[in-house]
Amino acid sequence: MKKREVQSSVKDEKLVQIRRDQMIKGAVTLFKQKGFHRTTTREIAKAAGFSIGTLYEYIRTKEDVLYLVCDSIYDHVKERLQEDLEHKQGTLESLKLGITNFFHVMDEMQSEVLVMYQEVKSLSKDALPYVLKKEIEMVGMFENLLNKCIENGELDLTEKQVKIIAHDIFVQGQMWGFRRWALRKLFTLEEYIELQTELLFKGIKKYEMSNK
Amino acid sequence: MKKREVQSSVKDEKLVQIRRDQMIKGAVTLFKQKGFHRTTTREIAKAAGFSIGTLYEYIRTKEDVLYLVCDSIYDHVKERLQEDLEHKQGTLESLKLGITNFFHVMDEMQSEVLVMYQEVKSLSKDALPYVLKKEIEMVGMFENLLNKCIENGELDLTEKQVKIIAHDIFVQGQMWGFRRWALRKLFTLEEYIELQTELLFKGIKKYEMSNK
Amino acid sequence: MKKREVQSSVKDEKLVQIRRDQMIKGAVTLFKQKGFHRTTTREIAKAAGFSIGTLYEYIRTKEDVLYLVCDSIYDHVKERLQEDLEHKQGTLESLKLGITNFFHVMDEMQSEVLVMYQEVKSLSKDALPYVLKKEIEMVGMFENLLNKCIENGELDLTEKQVKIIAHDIFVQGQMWGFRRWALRKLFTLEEYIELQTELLFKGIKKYEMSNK
Amino acid sequence: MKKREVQSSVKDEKLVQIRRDQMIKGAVTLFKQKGFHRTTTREIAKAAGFSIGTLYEYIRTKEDVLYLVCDSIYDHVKERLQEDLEHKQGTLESLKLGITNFFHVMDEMQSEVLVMYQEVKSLSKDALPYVLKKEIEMVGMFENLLNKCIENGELDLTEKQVKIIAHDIFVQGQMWGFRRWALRKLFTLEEYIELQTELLFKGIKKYEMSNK
DNA sequence: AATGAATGAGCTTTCATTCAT
DNA sequence: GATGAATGAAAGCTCATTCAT
Repeated sequence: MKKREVQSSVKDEKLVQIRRDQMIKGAVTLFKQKGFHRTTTREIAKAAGFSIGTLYEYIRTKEDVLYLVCDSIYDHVKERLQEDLEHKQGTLESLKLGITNFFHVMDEMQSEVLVMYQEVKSLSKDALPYVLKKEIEMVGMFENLLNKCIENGELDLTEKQVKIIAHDIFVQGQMWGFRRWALRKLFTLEEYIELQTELLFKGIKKYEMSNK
Repeated sequence: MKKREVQSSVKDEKLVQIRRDQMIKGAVTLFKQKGFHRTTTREIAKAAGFSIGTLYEYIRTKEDVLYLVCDSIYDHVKERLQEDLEHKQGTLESLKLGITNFFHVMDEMQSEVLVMYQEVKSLSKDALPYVLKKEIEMVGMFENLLNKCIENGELDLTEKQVKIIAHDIFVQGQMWGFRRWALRKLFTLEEYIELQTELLFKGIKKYEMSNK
Repeated sequence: MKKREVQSSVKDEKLVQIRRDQMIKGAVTLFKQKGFHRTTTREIAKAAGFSIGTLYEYIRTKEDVLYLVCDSIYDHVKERLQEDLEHKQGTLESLKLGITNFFHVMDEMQSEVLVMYQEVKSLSKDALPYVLKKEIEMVGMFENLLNKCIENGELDLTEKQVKIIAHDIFVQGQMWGFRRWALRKLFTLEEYIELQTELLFKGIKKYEMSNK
Repeated sequence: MKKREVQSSVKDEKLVQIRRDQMIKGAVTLFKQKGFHRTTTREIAKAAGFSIGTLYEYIRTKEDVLYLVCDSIYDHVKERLQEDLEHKQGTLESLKLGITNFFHVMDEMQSEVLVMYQEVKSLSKDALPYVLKKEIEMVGMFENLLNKCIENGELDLTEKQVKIIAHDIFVQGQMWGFRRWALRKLFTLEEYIELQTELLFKGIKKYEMSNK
């Protein structure tokens, strides 16, 4: 999918990248504290370390900042996940590793993800589908892991089962970030991962047996 | 937990209730369409059928409206759930019924729930804990169902397992409302319920067996 | 032609009229001094005697103020003209009276007219035709006076001649307002009127004679 | 009258001339479309074919561009007129030729002239008198033509009559450019010239006769 | 001489809230 | 108790101008 371009009046691509990184970093901090709507463009500029005029040299509307933030978060999450998932695919071990990694990423990027989920709907009709597509891609990564296990004979699941389990994993990961105010009181991250995977694997293996 | 009071300059309690109901009804419709921040108090007043001056006779700040809306949504959801859960508790059937009902409620109240989750963070430090408490109560309802089954000898789960399963059910329900843009393409509500409960029950029963 | 409506959030028509009159009065003064573009909405509000918020209760955009100003100027000019033109039409006297009155009005409303001519093109595609129509109506008033004289046998002009003479009169009137920086040094208003009408009447009568 | 200087930090006079010509050409196009105020300096620079930094090497303020544009338009008009008026002065023919030429120039340069008249007031107190002087010079050209005819015995007019007729001719010329939205529907340029000169000459000759 | 990134004052417009009627 | 006109702080965004390269 082609990157959705955000217009900039500055030509130097390198500089655009630098400034936008500053902008995103500042914006995420602010959005975490007060949300997108309560954050002003002036505050974003200040947090990024430049003037309001300069901010608008690199974006066209405030919403562009939100899009850039969402886009950057997805890219980071995806990158972090792909790092770990390249080796030994097709085993239940690799599946568990994938889940563990994902939950860790969600823990680390908790507030970024929180920001994204609470502000996504403020994106315009233009930017929204692009962001949703990215999410589907991420769910797709878990589908891949599951399908590899099926090909490898380690699991036996219907297509729909694969789909729903991938969604469940994804949502459980987000849940750790989203609902940490409740979950942190009950479990450590390690406990959470252990309990969720145990529950999942028992559910999965049971399928496997019952389909034999 | 004592209801968090929202100040009103009108004394007649009955009238306050009537006006607030009008207000909430109008506000929910608007929040669904454009979110809390993009909805103006004037619009809320108009949708409620009275003037902006009157609106402010029944609340003190715009945020009060949000609180009232969230509160009312929770009450509705809870009420709908309790309707169905009063009978034949302690059986796996009743648990499945509880889940099924919850998922249906989430389907029906999808946009209300969406509104709530995306706007909760706009609540003041004052109102937030009250709303979160309500959510814990709802998760607690699933814990209850599970514990009844354990007392009844139908399940054998640790306390932590109960907690996490209750959360999972709750989040899977929300997920149907939240991520319906993705899920609707893959499953009908009935399929979704069937797949999720099947997966859950296999996971649970396995526990049961392995603990024997 | 139906009045082009300018939206107001205030319902009380009487009040709208009062506030808009204040607004127009203030705006004309400012536009005279600095033109439309260099005048800020805050200045307009202040000159009108109310707050910026109140200003925007009675208009929707800054351009609305310009439209209101133009509209009001035309109405005043037209009203002033019609006052005098009701009696003894069809004589050369009445024509001369009409011209004299028009030139006097242009003298009195000099700066208003100047404002209008320099800012009209800032009107949106929406408002412009409405204003131009008003101008054509005013030229039409001189065509009427001329045609009445023709019907009365006092003049003998072709249709095209009537058109161009009406335009000439109109433009000569404006010219007194427009170019007063140059004309005032050369003539008094009375002299100007005398010279222009003398020149015109000789031109007209000559036609009359040559067509006989 | 000494040219009003516009400061430039570039020393090379030749280059200054080149760059300013590019600038004026671009600016006129833009001013025609959107007026002086709605045109940005960036757009002017771009239309001129160089950067915003370079633009400011050749002017000091945006207003300088307007001045340069007005100045250039006047020069063009004047030049075009003088071309034609050098020969056979002092006859009514030459007067008619002068008028005809002027009206043609006004037709050709219609939008430039329109720009000038609508934006002149945006000139600073400093530049304005200089531009107005130019206009007086142009009116003066018609005074000259008339006076030549008087010297030649072809006309017999008072000084004031000469002045007002020169103004009338000038304004009628502008009117063709200014009010072309109305006039074009009624007359071709040739018709317009014919009607106006016929009317004028009859008025003038009548004077002539009546003064005998 | 040419460039264009940076600046920030200043613009138009919105909207939660108040208060006289 | 109901109304809605008035308020003004504050928002998003623009653009003439500067200056280091």
